[in-house]
Amino acid sequence: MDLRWKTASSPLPRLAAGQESQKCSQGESEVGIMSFIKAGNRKLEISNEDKVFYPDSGITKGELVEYYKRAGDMIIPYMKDRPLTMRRFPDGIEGNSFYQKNAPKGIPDWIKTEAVKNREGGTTNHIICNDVATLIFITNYGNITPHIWLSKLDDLDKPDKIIIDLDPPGDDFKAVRSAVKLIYELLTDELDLPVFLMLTGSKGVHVVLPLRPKNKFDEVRDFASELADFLAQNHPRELTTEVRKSKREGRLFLDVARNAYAQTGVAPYSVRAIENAPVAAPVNYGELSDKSMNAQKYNIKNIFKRMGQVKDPWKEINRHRFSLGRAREKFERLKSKV
DNA sequence: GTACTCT
DNA sequence: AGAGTACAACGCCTT
DNA sequence: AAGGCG
Ligand SMILES: [Mn+2]
Ligand SMILES: [Mn+2]
Repeated sequence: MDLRWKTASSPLPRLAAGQESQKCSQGESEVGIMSFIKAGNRKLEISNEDKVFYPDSGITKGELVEYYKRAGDMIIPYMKDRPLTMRRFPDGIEGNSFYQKNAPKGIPDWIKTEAVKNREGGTTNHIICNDVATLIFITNYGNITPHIWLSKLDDLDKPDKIIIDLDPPGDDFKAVRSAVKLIYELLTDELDLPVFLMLTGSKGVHVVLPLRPKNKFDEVRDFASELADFLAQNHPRELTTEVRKSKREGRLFLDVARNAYAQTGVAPYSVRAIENAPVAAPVNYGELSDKSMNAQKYNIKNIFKRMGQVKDPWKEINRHRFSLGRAREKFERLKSKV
């Protein structure tokens, strides 16, 4: 065996069954082993579809492409008009990886991009992933996990959601389950706010509050910080807002730092670079008490069965957007009650 | 993973 | 044609 | 200005 990388050992269905991989040429220059896949009205070139991206579970780059093709219609609405950051693993999850904000040089002109100001006055030319073809295109570049802004192109300074990121100290989901309960009960029972939950596909959960995009990031983050600090003060044994790892002392970290300009969150239904290819999965609160629940419960193999059984828990998220002002009022009222 | 340069 | 190299994020907080 | 952090 002298191959440059590992390929799937047993025969797997080719992409878009019936379309053979082939050595293809363009004029004089040969461009390697390519296959093709259809997305919308486009025919996309996929290199190395049999390259193994997940060594233990044997999942190939081609299988990621298939996943994003099949899940695309579910994912795209959550990515629409949001600047994209790619997390690329060109040689699979054990190889080098990097975040990439700027669109790569030489991409076709049907890929939507947008020059976006950064905080220091420079600009970043972000891909805007508004269709399945783009999602598959970036997968071919080795993107496993698309990350998206919390704001949209029409008002990049104003987020349309708050993300409270629950980062447990270890792999035990029990800490996450009880933290979600504490937070969920505060936000729903006490503050009467709509709350949406997502298993990250890694270790934790994102608690998401949908916002009308009327306030800038700093104001929104301040409110999120107050919520997190309030919770940590009331449950000092279980929760912390300490950024310093050494000060967390085994407690679950309530991270609100993602609520900032040009910061990102993992897109719903995006794939994680973890064996078995778990996906970020929106869930309903009641599901968290399932015995089998954990942050990696859903993956590229089993998520479609779930989709057939459970309506997308975030389907209505936009209809529930509320104003920061209302939330602040409710929170102040709660704090002033003893 | 791709673009580009050097042999 | 083939080999090798360069390149691919950033905001906020703390010290 | 640099480092930690996600
Ligand atoms: Mn997290
Ligand atoms: Mn490479």
